[in-house]
Amino acid sequence: MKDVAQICPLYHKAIELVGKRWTGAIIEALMTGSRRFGELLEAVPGLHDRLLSERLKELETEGLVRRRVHAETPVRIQYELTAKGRDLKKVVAEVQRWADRWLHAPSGTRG
Amino acid sequence: MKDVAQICPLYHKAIELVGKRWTGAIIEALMTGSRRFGELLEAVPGLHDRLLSERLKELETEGLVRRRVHAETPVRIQYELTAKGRDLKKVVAEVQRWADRWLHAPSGTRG
DNA sequence: ATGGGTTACTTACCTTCCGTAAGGATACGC
DNA sequence: GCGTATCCTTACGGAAGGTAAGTAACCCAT
Repeated sequence: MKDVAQICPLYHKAIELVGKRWTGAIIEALMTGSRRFGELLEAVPGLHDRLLSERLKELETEGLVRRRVHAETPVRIQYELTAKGRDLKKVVAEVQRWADRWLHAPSGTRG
Repeated sequence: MKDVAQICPLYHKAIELVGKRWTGAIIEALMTGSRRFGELLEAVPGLHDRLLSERLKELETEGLVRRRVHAETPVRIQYELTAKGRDLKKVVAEVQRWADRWLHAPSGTRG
């Protein structure tokens, strides 16, 4: 049983966190500024309120998202990225670049 | 109902693809060169054979991974990234950089 | 004061995905 | 043919996700 280099556990945790279902989309939607609950639902097609609520709580726990309550009527709640969340900007940008290159025209996958 | 900009569907597909459970880890393990089935199992702690098999098939279908059979004894099967897969190098690198910055010491999440 | 509108969740239920263990396919050495 | 090695496949219970309905707080209109 020869030793094989194991992948970096920090990388693994990061990609599972950001790549968890809907999470990457929510982060991109917040990348341009703070958003309300309903706005996030509109920004991410297919995402439903139950999962959005669940994901926002996870992101808050992980310290990527901050929740701000404005005591107006009706109550307005804004979600925004923390510094930790905003620092994913380059990750998001590289994923976007890859997507534009390889997912737009479904061809040229040999190599 | 005011219009909210929807996130890019290509980005969404990309992040859900790469971020799907175990997939990001498998891709990183293949980033340094071709690997055998058993080597991948060793490289990614917690990953079991059923899921590895499932993910490799998906990655082949998506054109990110190529499967090569060597008719030796016992049969040797090598998995390697295609050009499409290798082009995720910068994505992996940025995730790694973020992970090193923010997940190593669990502090400083305000902002 | 009661009924309805708006926003942000929460609960409930069922289906799909994942984790774990066991079994199968192929090929060789004895 | 029996054991060993590698690469999957099948089976099944439990966790996660999809969908719809319900709750809570607040205001306004009737």
